[in-house]
This record gives sequence, C-alpha cells and structure tokens, in this order.
Amino acid sequence: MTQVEEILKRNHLSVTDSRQKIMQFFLNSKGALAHADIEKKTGENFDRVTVYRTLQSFVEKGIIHLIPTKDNSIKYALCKDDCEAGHHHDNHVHFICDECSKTICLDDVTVPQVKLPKGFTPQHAEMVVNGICGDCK
Amino acid sequence: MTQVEEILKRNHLSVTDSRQKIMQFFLNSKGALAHADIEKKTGENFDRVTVYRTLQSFVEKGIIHLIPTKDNSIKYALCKDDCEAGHHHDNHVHFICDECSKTICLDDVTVPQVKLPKGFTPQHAEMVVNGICGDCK
DNA sequence: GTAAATTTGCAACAATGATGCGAAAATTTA
DNA sequence: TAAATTTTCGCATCATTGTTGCAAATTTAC
Repeated sequence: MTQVEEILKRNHLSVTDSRQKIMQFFLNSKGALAHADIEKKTGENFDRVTVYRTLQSFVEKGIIHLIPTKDNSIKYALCKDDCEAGHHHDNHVHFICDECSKTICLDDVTVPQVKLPKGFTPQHAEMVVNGICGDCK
Repeated sequence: MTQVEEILKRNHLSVTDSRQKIMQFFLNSKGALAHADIEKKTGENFDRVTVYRTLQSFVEKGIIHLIPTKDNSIKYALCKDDCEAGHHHDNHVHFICDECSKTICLDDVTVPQVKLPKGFTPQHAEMVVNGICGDCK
C-alpha cells in the first residue's frame, strides 16, 4: 500500500485516481497550493469540478487546511504534522514570500496569544507573515 | 465641508456622489464591509463596477484596508486611526465573530512579533482571531 | 463477480471581477 | 460663472471562479 493510499484509507475516503494524484501533488510540493495550481500544474487534466470536490473532501477530513489571504485566493496546505499524527492542528504561522509568492507552513512557529478587549472570547487565531523567504534572499 | 468631503479631499479624490455615500456607509458601520454589503445594503443602487472602482481607489489611497479571510471573501475596513491621522497603519488584529460573522478591527491590539526560522525576513504580519464578540455573548 | 454506494465529468447556471467606451459629472482655468 | 479639461459613471461585454443536477463510470462491500 502506497503512502497516498494509506492517507486516504485512514481518512475513510475511497481510493480514486484523482484523489491519489492530487494527494501526491500535495506531498511533492513544498508550499501551499491554490485550486488553479492543481488544475493546471499537475500535468493531469482533471475536471474543474472534480478538483473542487476533492479539495472539499480533503478539508472536511482535516487532511489539508485553508490559509487566509488578502487577495481573494484560497490556498490549501497539507502540513506534515497533521498527516503523520493523523490529527488536525494547524495553529502555526504561515509565510507568504513577496518575491516568489510561495506560501509556506511554518510548522514550528506557533501563533502567539493576544489579549483581547473586554467582551471578546477568542476561539481560534490565524497569523500570516509576508516577507522574503530563504530561497529568494 | 462635511467630514466625508474632507476625507476625500485630503486623499486627493474628486468628491462624487457615490464616493461620498460609500464613505458615509463606512463611517456609519462598525465592522468591516464586503463588496456585497455596499452594493445591497446601502439603500442606494450603485452600479457594480462603480462600487469596485470606488473601493479600489479607497484602498490605493490607504483610506480603507483589506482583511484576510479564509473563505475567499474580501472585506474592507476603515480604521479610525488611519482616518484621523491621515497615515496608514493597519498592524492591528482583526476579529471575526463566529456568531454574527461581523468583522471588527481591534485598533488597540497590535499584531505581536514572532521569531521566524533562519532565512525568513518578515515584512508585514497579519492576525485574525475568530470567536464570539461582545454583542453575541 | 455482482450489487450497492460513491465518485466522476459534463452541462448549465450563478456570482464575482475586469475592461472599453460614450455620456455625465466634477474640477480647473480663465 | 462659464467654458475647457479631466475624471468618473454606467452600460455592455467578457473572463474567471465556484455550485448543482444527473447519467455514466468507478470503487467498495458482500
């Protein structure tokens, strides 16, 4: 059983061609992926709808997570810890390079706590840092 | 000269009907606004394109700023400090209520610094906190 | 291997955003 | 303040992105 098959089975997803290939694409790529990346850069010719539904099911199962951006582009990332441990914890900081515009999960950098004004009850926090990544410097 | 007129003039924008009304709508609303809010909830009947272009020019001039979200929806907010001081500093935390889904600028909560791994040079950081706001508790 | 369940891909549709251009409005100039 | 100039508006058109329904194909369970 391949690594991809294992991930899918562990998350109770039927092992289909597209799911395997898209999952493999995530494993191969370092940064986060947008819908368009998967549709265009896999070399495959997936139907747009298939890609949407595949990503949706991956998000539902907690295999990938969303990254908030300012520019109306949804990015998905598969984080090492999640996959290996099988449980979802995406409370890490994300880095977007202004040069190559890659989005990278900083798995080791935890989102710091902040003190909120009276009345606000925090549930979850996200942090995105922009700048220059190691490859571009 | 009205407050709205003053803001527009200070930012070298010609004072038009739509710009005045949209700016007034921002001043009246507490939270952040999406394009759809402005198009539908102003009571006015702006052309879609006019709203896009008005928001664009406001962003360019630094009168309003974008808030990153996970759900592919662009939100714009006019922050008190920016308007009054005339200079742009949006390094504050944003809060999105899970109940009423309002987006609120926490002008007094500054985005904390984080220590990044070697090689990464930070330029700008954004932080979004989800939870329950004061009105919904 | 066959039946049941799930997924895929196509068509159609809705929503969102961008661009070109003549008409209208705002600003500048005199 | 009136004319000239610049800017903005609004309409038509188009591109992109995301959703839904449904028949055919694939996967899974038995």
